[in-house]
Amino acid sequence: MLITIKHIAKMARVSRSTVSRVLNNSGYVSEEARKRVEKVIEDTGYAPSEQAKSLRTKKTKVIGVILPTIQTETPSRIVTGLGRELSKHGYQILLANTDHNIEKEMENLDLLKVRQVDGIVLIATNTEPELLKKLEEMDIPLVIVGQEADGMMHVSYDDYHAARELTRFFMEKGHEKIAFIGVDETDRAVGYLRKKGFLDEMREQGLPVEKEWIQKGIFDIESGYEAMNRVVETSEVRPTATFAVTDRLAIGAMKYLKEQGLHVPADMAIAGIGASEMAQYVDPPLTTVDYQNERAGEKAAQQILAKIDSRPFQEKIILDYRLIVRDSV
Amino acid sequence: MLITIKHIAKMARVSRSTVSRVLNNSGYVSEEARKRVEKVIEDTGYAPSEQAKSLRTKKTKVIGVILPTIQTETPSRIVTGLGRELSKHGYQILLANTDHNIEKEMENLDLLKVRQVDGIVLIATNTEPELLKKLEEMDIPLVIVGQEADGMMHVSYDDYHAARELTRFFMEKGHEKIAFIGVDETDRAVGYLRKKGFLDEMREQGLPVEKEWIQKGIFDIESGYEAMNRVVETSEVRPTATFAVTDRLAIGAMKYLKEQGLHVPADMAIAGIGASEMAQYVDPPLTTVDYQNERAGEKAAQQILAKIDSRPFQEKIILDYRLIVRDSV
DNA sequence: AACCATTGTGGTATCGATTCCACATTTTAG
DNA sequence: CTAAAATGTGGAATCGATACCACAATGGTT
Repeated sequence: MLITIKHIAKMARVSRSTVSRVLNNSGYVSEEARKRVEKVIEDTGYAPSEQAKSLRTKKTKVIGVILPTIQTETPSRIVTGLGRELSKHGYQILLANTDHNIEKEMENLDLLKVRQVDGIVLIATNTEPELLKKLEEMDIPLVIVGQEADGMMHVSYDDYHAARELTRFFMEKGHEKIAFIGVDETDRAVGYLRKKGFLDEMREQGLPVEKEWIQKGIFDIESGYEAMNRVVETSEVRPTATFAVTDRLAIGAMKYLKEQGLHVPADMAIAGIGASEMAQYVDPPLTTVDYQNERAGEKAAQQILAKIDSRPFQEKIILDYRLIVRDSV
Repeated sequence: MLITIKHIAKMARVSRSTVSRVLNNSGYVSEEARKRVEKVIEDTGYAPSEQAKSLRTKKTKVIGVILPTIQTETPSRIVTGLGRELSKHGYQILLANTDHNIEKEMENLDLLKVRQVDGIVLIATNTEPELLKKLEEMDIPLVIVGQEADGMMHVSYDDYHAARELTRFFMEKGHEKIAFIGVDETDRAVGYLRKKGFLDEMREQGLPVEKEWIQKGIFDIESGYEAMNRVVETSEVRPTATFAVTDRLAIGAMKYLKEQGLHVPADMAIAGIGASEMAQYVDPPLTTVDYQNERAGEKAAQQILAKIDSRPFQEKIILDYRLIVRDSV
């Protein structure tokens, strides 16, 4: 049987009100009464029910986190950062996995709403109008991580400039024919902005980009393999370098090259984005861009807590990136 | 402003009781009243507060998940499996990250208890008596994943036989001098049982094991590197193969060998356990053992739901493993 | 026609906390 | 010495749902 505030009150020979005051350090309580209550709480190991508390106070101390998958490094790092910061302030995480499925994303929003979470962190892959509309309608503090979204609080990365810098790095290494393996542009950050950064930099430097050099995959290693296959098979002139928008795509591409007896970086230079752990241990080690995902999680937590507590917060945070040069370029 | 059952009742010109009956499909409700209530619910988009509901019913439909980290593949796969199965039944996951810290593990148990989660899944690394004692005292359905634990419901892997089989596989490939990189034996599954499997198999085949061939690391790549360094530096006779208890340790070991100009598998064969994604893409691809972590998560979910609903369940489930042979041995 | 089972509905207590208010007592100020 | 302020405490309402119970209306059976 669960111990409730009622039992504590009876055992300490005070009213529930007094116990509550002790618990919350509010109002007046005599030293004597406080001692007695504290003793009983100590003895019984009583802890007030969060259920009941939040029904009354309208605060659950729970933050809902919606993510596309927990199996890749970016989201799990973000969640680690989030969790660390949130737990410092007594908040817990309610996890909702969408499995890359936009329908589930919407459903999960509703589920979190009926749970009356104090805030929602959306680790986003897409910014479809339908979703944005729904987000705006929710009157729960919300922060988006990984995508920019006008009118909504977000913590994101400087995908555009990171892509430009990486492209420029290829050029500095003497490459002029550069292929690109991207993802669908519905993912604005990864699909659209990284591609735009690449194309803008190429154009600005006056380097042509053949149609066959631009390939698209999804977020897994296999599709990087296939994309590189298409680059090599369909190009009239084979590029000397390939920019992959994620490390996983890059690693898949490398696998294909290795199977074809092509050498990295001699026959084809390669770089990715994400600074995945794996990138250090493939052969050769992969040049990539680090995005400080854990910090993004921490920032997101800080922002949403500020919003919840009506403290000042920044509508928009764009984190810095860092190029990690290894042997693949 | 939140819409409550009271508003629905008023709008449908019935009592809260009747709305509740419609909501839960219980008791008698006239067709007419039901229609009206449903219409109002539809129009308003009302959804009953889980808070209030669970205060009354003592069921939260939330399962707490305690894990050492979310950044390695084993736990994230397990959580994926858990989440998939739980969401099918309307349950959600409250995440508690211990960051490999046993103190936090205990704290988290308390936090979950106060939240009155319906069950707890513990993705375990250790089975310290202090922890076990606490677990037994909790009167919340609980299942442990990844470790065997007498008297407690668990879903685990056949670490002992997996280790024996892997050891035997080295022998079949002609190896007789086999080194071992393990972890601390407080982790019974990974530290103790895998080591015991290795040693038993070696002994049974009459193969000697030098003291220097047995090294210990922690759960990261770096420590695999260092352990292999010690194997190579301190052994009088260098072994021809190394059994690492995790893929990450194996990958670290391979990195060291590569730096030393030693060839895998010619100079040193290597295998790990875990079937991490990375294992496929290192050079050479790593021989490993697959443990079906997602299935473990699903099983754990099924078991705990059975226990919550007082349906029959298995106290103990030991999942099968599968050797994945690649080029590193 | 009287009786009982079935159907339908609303009132009220309850879950476990917080919070407001009334009231009593003590302390301080003028 | 009295009025006002500060201190201390318990009672009762409330949060948003569920669930039990009483009661009314209907219908079917002797």
